[in-house]
Amino acid sequence: MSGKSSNAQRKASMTDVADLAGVSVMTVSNVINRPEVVSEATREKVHAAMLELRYRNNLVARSLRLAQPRQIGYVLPDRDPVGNQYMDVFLHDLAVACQGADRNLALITEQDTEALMTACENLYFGQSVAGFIISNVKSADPRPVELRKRGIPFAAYGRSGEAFATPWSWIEGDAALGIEMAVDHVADRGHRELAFVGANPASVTGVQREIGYREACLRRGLTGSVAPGRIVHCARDLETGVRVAPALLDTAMPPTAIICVSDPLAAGAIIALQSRGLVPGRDVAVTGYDDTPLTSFGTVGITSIRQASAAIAAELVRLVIEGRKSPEHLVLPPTLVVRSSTDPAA
Amino acid sequence: MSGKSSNAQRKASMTDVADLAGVSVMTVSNVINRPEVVSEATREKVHAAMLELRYRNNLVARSLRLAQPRQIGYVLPDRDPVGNQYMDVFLHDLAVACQGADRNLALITEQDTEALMTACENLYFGQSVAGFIISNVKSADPRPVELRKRGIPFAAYGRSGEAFATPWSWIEGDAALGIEMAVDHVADRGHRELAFVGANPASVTGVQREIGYREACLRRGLTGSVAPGRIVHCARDLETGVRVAPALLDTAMPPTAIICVSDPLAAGAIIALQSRGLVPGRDVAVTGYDDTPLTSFGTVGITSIRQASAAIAAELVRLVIEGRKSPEHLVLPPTLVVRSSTDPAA
DNA sequence: CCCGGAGATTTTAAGCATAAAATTTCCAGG
DNA sequence: CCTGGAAATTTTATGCTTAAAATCTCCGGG
Repeated sequence: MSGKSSNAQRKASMTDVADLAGVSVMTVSNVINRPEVVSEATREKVHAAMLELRYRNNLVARSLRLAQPRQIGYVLPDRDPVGNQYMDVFLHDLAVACQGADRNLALITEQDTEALMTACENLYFGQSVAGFIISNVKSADPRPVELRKRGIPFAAYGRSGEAFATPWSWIEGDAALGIEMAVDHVADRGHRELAFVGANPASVTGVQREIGYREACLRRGLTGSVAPGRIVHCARDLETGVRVAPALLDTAMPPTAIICVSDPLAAGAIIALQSRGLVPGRDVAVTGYDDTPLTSFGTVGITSIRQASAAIAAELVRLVIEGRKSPEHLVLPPTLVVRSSTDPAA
Repeated sequence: MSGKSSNAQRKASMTDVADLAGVSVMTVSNVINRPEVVSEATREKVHAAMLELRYRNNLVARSLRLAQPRQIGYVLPDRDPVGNQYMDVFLHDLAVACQGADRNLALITEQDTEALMTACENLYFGQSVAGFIISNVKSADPRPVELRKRGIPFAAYGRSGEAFATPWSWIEGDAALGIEMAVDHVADRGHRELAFVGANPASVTGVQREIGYREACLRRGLTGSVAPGRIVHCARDLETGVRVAPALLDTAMPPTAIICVSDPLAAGAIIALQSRGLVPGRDVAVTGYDDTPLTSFGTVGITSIRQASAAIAAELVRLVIEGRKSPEHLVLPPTLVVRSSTDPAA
C-alpha cells in the first residue's frame, strides 16, 4: 500500500464497480441515488465493490447529466479600505451554508462591471454555477440590474437604494432593530443619557440605524439622547472612536452610554475611556455592532449586535438554488450579545 | 428581446452552433480550441453562429471530457479569534490568481480533520477540483500529512514545524527579512534605541521574526536594542499594543522606535503615544506588519511590511496545477511600505 | 490526365452518469 | 400449470465535448 502504487490506478468508474459487483451500471447508480428500489442483497454487493475500488461518484459527469450545477458563485467584494471584519464572518457562514446544501462555493473577484458580467455569463451559461450571491450592494449598484438583464439568477445581501420591492430577491439584517436592542439594553440597566456614534445618512443601513436609535430613545422618553450633539456623524473606524468619545464626555451633560455603529468605533471609545481612568461597563456603557473578533478587547468584552449571518447565508443559498420564482425580500432580526462593556458581571 | 422570451430557450449546445453554421460539431470544437487548423472562412461562419445563439462552451462537459477539473479548492481557515485581516487580503489574491490561471476557487470550510479529509476526497476523486491550497499551517498540522497519505495534490502556505524539506510543497513570506527591513529603515533614519514587540517563540514565524530583529540590530551595532527588556513577548492584538507601549516608554532608556509584529500592535502603540502627546514618526517611530487596512489610521499612516501575497498566491496556484512533481519550498521576500509613522514626510 | 500530398473537415469513439422505458424474476391466486 | 402484477434489474438513449482516425478537396508536378 505504498502511496505510489495506489495512486497508479487513479479512478474507478461506475462501470468498474458494476463489473466487480456483477450488476449493471444502472443498478450502481440506483444504489447511490435511490437505494430504496434496490434489494438489500444487491445493495450490499455493490457497496462492497465500491469500497474495494474506492469508488467516488464523478461529480462532473453527474452535473453534466443532470444539467444542474452544484456550485454557487459569490462575488468577493473588494477589500474594504477600512477592513470590514464582518465580511469575514459572513464568508465563512456562506461556505458553511453551501456545504449544508451540498453545494460548493466558488469565488469570483470584483472588478469593473463589464468584466464581472462576462465572468458571470461564462460561469452561468457554461453550466458551472447555479447562480450568484452578491453582497455589499451599494446604492444604485449596477450589478443586480445587469445580472437580471442577462437572466442570471442571483440573490443579494442588502438592498440597493431605498426601494423595498425590487424585482430581485434580497436579504438584510434589521439594522433599526439592532440599534433598538442596544438602546433598550442600556436603558434597562438604568442609563438615561445616551449617545449615538457613527451616524451616516448616506447609506441605507446608516439611515435605518439612526431611525432605530431615535425611535427607541423617544419610546423610552430619553429626549435628551436625541439632541443634535448626541448623534455624531463620523467614520466607523477605531481611530475615529478614540477621537470622538472624549469630545462627548467633555460636554456639559456627558452621556453614560455610547451606542456605536461598529465594533472598531466601540473599541476606540473604550480606549479613550480607559486612558481617562474610566471603567467601561461601570462608568460608561459602550456597545458595538457586528460582533466581530474585536469584541474580545483585552480584559473587556464589547457588547455587540450579532447579525443572523448564518441564517442570512442559508437563505441566500436557498434563494439561488430555488432560482427564478417571485422575488423575496427578507429582513432578519439580529441578536444582542452582552459583555462587560455594558455589564461588568457578564 | 424581452427578458422573458430570451430566457425561454436557455442554452445552445455545440450541435446547435454546428447546425446553424452548416459544419460538423468537431469543427466548432476546433474553432474554439485549435483555431489554426480551421480555414478562415469557416471560422467566421462558426463565430457568427456562436454569436447569434449566444453560445457558451459547456465547462462541465469540457471538464468531463478532458478529465481535468478547472477548479482549485481552498480550505478556508477558521476565523482567527483575533481577527487576522491579512487572510482577507490573501484570499483576495488567491481568487485573482485563480482567475489568472483560468481556474475557479472553491471554498471548503475548516472542520475536524476527518470530516475535512472526507470532503477533500469527494471533491478530488470526484474530479471536481485539481487539488487544494491550505494556509495557516500550524506546527505538526495533520492536514498535509493526511492529504499526502491520500494522494491528493496540494500546496501549503507556510511550513509546518521547523522542517524545511517536507515532502510537499510550501511557500512562505520571509519573516526574518521583513523585520530586518523594518529595523534597517528606522536605523537609516537615525534611531539607535529600538524595541521589538510581539515576540512569540512558540510559532515558526515568531522565531524567524525575532531572529531577523536580533541579527539586524547586531549587524548595525545596536546592542542595547536586543537587551531583554527591549524584546517584549506578548499577544499581537491592538489592546496589547495600547498596554505595552507605555511600559516601554517608562523605562530608564526608552526606545525611539518600536518594531511590532502586527499592524494592530502598531496601531495600539500609536494610540498610546498620542494619548501622551507624542507624535508618531516624529517623536517615536512605529512599524507594523502585513500592511492591512489598519495602516490607514486616521491622520497617521502606519509603516508596514507587505507580504508578496499576490506572488505567493500565484505560486500556490501554479504548484497545484502542476500537480505531483518534486516538492518546492519557496521563501518570498516582502516589501517595506513607508508611511508617516516612521517618516512624517511620507 | 493521373497521382501525391497538404490542408480542411468529418466520422468514430469515449468520457461518466442518469431518466425513462423495457425486460426479467418471482410469487400468489385461479 | 398458467397468469397477472409487483418488485428488481437491465436496456436504450442522452447530455456536451474532444482526441484520434478517416475522409474529402484541391492543386501542382509528372
